[in-house]
Amino acid sequence: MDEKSPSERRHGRTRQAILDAALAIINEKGVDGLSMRTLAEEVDYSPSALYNYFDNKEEIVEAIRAEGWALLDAMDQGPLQENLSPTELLYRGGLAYLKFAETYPDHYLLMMSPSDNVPGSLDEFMQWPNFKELASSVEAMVASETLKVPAGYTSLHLTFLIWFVVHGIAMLKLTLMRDCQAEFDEISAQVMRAAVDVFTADE
Amino acid sequence: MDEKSPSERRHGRTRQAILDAALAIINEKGVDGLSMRTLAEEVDYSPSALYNYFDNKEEIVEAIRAEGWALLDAMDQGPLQENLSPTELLYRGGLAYLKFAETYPDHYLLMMSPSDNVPGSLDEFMQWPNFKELASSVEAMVASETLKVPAGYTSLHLTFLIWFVVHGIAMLKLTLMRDCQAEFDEISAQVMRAAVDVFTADE
DNA sequence: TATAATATATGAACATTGTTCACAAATGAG
DNA sequence: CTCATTTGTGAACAATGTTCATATATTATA
Repeated sequence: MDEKSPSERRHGRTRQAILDAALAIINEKGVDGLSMRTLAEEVDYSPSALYNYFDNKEEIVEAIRAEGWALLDAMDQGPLQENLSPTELLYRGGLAYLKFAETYPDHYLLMMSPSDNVPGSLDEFMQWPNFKELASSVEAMVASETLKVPAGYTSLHLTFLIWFVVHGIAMLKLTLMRDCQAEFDEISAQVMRAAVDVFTADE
Repeated sequence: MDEKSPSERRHGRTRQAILDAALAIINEKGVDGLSMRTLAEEVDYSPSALYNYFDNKEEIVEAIRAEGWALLDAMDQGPLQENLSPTELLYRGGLAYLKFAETYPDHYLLMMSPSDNVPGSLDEFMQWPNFKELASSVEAMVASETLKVPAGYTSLHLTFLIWFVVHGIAMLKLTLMRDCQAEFDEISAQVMRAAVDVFTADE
């Protein structure tokens, strides 16, 4: 099926090497600090050689963006303790999401930037693995009545609400609150707890 | 006090003309599409002349960012009908915030981008007029018991929660959901309603 | 193995970028 | 009128993304 010739494997490897170097530069000097010339030097190529692996600079950035979504999809939830209240489970899920944004800030900012690879419809977006996972998780909690959804609304609304809150926190942490992340972590964790409390059925 | 000489007034006017032209370009071609040369041509100056009004390009962008915060501060809430339920009031406040992001998308994205003019501490941020206004508004609602805050938390937590939700929606609308804003507006409005319902005291 | 084809890499070149600087013209004050 | 300051210009510099002719490997074919 997916047999690859040696040359294809080499091609793939240098391609990945270019991406890794690009991410390192972005990580150090921001997306705008990424230059084809310094990137080429980093991977011991001439600038023009890079164009054998990517059509242009934007495609390199786009590849890193895609890498970010893959990383989020493969995110390790850590040791999932069974004996946790649904409240605690939801809370930790949110923290894990925030941890991702903290661990891969450049990836996250790229993922959440205006680009050409954006879903063309809401339905299309709701097919993305990352969202489906969250949605089914919330749905299960609602079905088992560990999570209560306000009358007149669906578990989908709750899914979006959770995402809105956590995404809002993540973005602020990486942008406006960039210079006071520690303080902000504290208050946002408390806010998340409060929100989770309100939407859990046990009281 | 703030008497200005004619030359100072002229200086200020061309400065503003430059900013207006810069915003128009940004509005059309994005922040990265802003070039000192095309900007200069737009305002009928030579590129080097711009440096009599701004130290560099970044300062122009920074000025537009500041303009955005001022615009948000001066945002017209529209005809504030008295005979509205607190639920409805809160909901419409959120809608107004989203409307701002929709009306000034470039301003909003700039305001919420990593920059050097970011608050150095959470306390400093909480002094910003925009936040204080929201905070005192929420506080008043809590005091009059039209808004209920979960046990163990403060009205400050509720303020942040509201902001997180609305900011999360606004950012998604301008980035990931850029190509399906209409659909996204619908679901996010419903989610806002649901959230407001949960936190209002009347049931 | 010899030959043709393709993949890989380079350096020179181009247009465009932000910015600086020497210099000229206009404006303002004494 | 004179001198200093403000305002504006054009040439120049270094750095950017990208292209292209060209050269060298690598691979496939006969």
